[in-house]
Amino acid sequence: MLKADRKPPQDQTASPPSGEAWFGSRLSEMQDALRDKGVAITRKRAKLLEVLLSSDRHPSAAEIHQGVRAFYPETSLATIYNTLDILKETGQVLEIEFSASANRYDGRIPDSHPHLICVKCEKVEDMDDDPDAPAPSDPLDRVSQATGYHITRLRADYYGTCPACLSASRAAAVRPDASPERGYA
Amino acid sequence: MLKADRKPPQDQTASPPSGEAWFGSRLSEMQDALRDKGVAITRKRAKLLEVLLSSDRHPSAAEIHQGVRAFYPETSLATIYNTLDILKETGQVLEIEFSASANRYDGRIPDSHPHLICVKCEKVEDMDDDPDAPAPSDPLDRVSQATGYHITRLRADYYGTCPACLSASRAAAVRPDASPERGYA
DNA sequence: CAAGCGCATTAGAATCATTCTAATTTGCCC
DNA sequence: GGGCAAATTAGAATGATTCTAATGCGCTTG
Repeated sequence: MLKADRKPPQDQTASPPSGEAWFGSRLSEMQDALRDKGVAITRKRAKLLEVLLSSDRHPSAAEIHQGVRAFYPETSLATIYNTLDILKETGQVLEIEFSASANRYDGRIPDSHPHLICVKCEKVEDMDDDPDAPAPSDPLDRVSQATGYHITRLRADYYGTCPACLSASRAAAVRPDASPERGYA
Repeated sequence: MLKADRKPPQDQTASPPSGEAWFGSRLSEMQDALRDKGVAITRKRAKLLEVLLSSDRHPSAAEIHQGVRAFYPETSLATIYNTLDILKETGQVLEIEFSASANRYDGRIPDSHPHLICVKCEKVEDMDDDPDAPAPSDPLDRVSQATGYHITRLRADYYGTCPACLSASRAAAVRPDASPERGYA
């Protein structure tokens, strides 16, 4: 997977870059990942990747859908979700979950990284965490000062497999049958 | 709001404590908050608070519903959501959002704090972040070592109001009419 | 005690993102 | 040019959450 020397798109400019260096390399990475998975890169899927990378909005599935439809009006939402699933499986897109509105997707920087989320306009931005800044001890204050946001909440949750489920699945590997697993993956 | 000297319930023991010191004080805090809001503390609501605090599972609305129903079988889910909303508004409960399954609620420690989330069994635990541990530089590794989880993802997102919305609402305060706000709050 | 008021509660309908299903299309290999 | 598998589709299904309209309940006031 080779994280390479990614230079994130931390520009505040409007949108469609398409020409920048990172764009092309990120695009190939995603395409390679799809190929490695053995799935076809159809025109619609290619366009989806393009739309995903062209937006700095962390678009929702519906927004991606619209973007693809501008070129292929016959495209169904199911195709969008379907392709996003594959990208998730291959670690090529980061899904930012919300329960009260649509999930958002980050294809530019697919690894874990912090975001700034405006609770009013629903903007989602990437955050450069600069740990060497002046730094008031409260992280909410620190980030507020650094960003100009009025930060009221930090969500910092670690996702993984708990010790119990780890041993359960190790056991299941040997004796493949009943196992105490349910969801979330 | 006076965060006081809260001693979080970081015991691994099964569940219903009810007797511990923090339990009573947390309960009063919540009740006071409801009273201050001017809403009645009915028997069902009182039971809801109790159920919420008695569980170290970070229960979902449905789980709380079941717990309350054990005592008041006529209780409707709407009442649970309704009361949780009030608690959210008063900052007395932390809502942990998921899009693929039910939201979970933390009434024991309602301020922002990190969690460990098992993607298999959907367990949600509070995490003591010990920043002085041996500390491999990658936070995923660090937390994996410290907890025994196999951590694959960190979600670290800051919620607040962006500069644009801040000035928009300041303007709206003076001239109360059109304003570019939508959701997420 | 009766009337009236307002919040609390209810059952069920509505919403909305997401997933599923079954049928159809597409592209490719032989 | 037939056949096969994967891709795509429209629409139905799901499931958590929210809304709605009606009813209940507890209180105050006369």
